[in-house]
Amino acid sequence: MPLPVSIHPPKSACSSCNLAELCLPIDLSARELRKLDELSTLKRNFSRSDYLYRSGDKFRSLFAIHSGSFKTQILHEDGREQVTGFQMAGEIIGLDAISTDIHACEAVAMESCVVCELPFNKLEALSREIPTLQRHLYKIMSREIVRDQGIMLLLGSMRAEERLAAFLLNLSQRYAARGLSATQFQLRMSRQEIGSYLGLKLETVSRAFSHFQEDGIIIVKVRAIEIINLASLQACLNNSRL
Amino acid sequence: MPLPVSIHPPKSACSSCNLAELCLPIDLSARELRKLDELSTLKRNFSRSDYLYRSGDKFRSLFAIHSGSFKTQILHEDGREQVTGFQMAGEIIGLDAISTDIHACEAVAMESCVVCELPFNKLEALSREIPTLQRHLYKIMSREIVRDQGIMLLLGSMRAEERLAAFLLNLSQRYAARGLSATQFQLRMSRQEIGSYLGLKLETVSRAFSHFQEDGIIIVKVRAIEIINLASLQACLNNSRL
DNA sequence: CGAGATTTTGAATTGGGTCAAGTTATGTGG
DNA sequence: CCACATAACTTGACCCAATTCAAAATCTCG
Repeated sequence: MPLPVSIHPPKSACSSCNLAELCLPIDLSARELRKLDELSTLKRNFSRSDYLYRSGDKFRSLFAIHSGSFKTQILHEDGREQVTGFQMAGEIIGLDAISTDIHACEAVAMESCVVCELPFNKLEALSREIPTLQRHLYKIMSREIVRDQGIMLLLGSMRAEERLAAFLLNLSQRYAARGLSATQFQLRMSRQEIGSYLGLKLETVSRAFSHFQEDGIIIVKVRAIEIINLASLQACLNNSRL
Repeated sequence: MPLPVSIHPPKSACSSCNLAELCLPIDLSARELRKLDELSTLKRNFSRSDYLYRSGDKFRSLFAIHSGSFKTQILHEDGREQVTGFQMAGEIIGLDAISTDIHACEAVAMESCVVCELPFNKLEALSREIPTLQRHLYKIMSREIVRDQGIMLLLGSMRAEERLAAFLLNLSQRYAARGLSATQFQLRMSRQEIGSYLGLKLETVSRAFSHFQEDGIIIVKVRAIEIINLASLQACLNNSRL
């Protein structure tokens, strides 16, 4: 399995707040869980194209996406922009800002979202009390590094259709991990955004979708995707020259 | 300044062990410094093309590069490989493995190297005692995320010569941060390795070098680089279409 | 319903890849 | 230290995947 299709932890209920990625895979006592809950007091709502934060903003908190999804992107001064990721419910966003205390990228809501704010200094303090939480924070950051390196592999050495296959398989797995269908879903992002993420022009993305459809691998109705043949997508990823 | 040219901490002596990136920018008491030193007992030597670790290896330690330089790369099952970074003295390597306790990529020495091994469980424990160390570890990981996202921007939206300009400027800054010349240095990596890192073929890298030389921006004698006009390199990076 | 945004598709163009040949380094053993 | 073998690099010619430009079709939502 190639790296770009990263594995996400299975989702489940987590105390009162949905800190799936943050607190789910770790075992905490009732008391520890309560403390973690107390930490994330603030819940905020966002509408499509609202900013969660912008490049240059002062860093104070990480954010746990409770529902909805975001894109993160970095802006080059000459106007070019690069989408660096699409984040969905249960994922933690804002890790890039720890480095300099200033957000390096911006996060934009792709639909209505609810977000838990996690003040980083409180999270740090708590992670000193709870070793498993500390370890888990390191793991989350490390996973982000692995994920980004997977995208480097994708951008650096895959052809257009392989990139799109990797993208669709990644989405498929992430929906499945959330108890949703692995084969039918609605894209939350435009062709342009997919293209930016995959290092392609929107026309190329559109053509690749059409080509997969002609081959009977998927059915595309604009943003509605149905994957007919997961194995073919996998094969497309693995057989570079074909 | 575009992201791919990341800023590194200035180097300086650090207690007995050269943990520049790890311990330099933070203030520690003598006692704390001693503890940090005790942690990194093991120093190991590597020759060119030795592996520091391989993909799949069990994760136990991070490594602080004391001298020399490494490349990290990930392997795709079909044989393709992607260089994900070039690390030099004072940098910490192995962060990707924290995520799964297994190394996701491999690290290969590009010359003779000396490396300090930092057992991660000890580092974790110590970081609970020393809040500034904990914060610093988070920062190091976050910086890696920012760096990787800068490379995503490079791979996703720059043309060949811009990529090479970004690469040369990044090296230049890093050498300068180590007290070496910002304009004259020896490349430690082959055209093939540069190409893999930049998502280009080695011939394209070679042509881009030649082109910069024809334009009087640099002088290349195989691995020996002299930057004649730093500003032109910067300009090449900033003016996308030119 | 209609205006603007998004998507699809076609045709022409091109930047970088591929293949190939020649050149320059590097390293090894005699 | 030199000669040779091998690896690394450069350059040219041709090719192709993806981009660009353009137009039409479709979707979205006020």
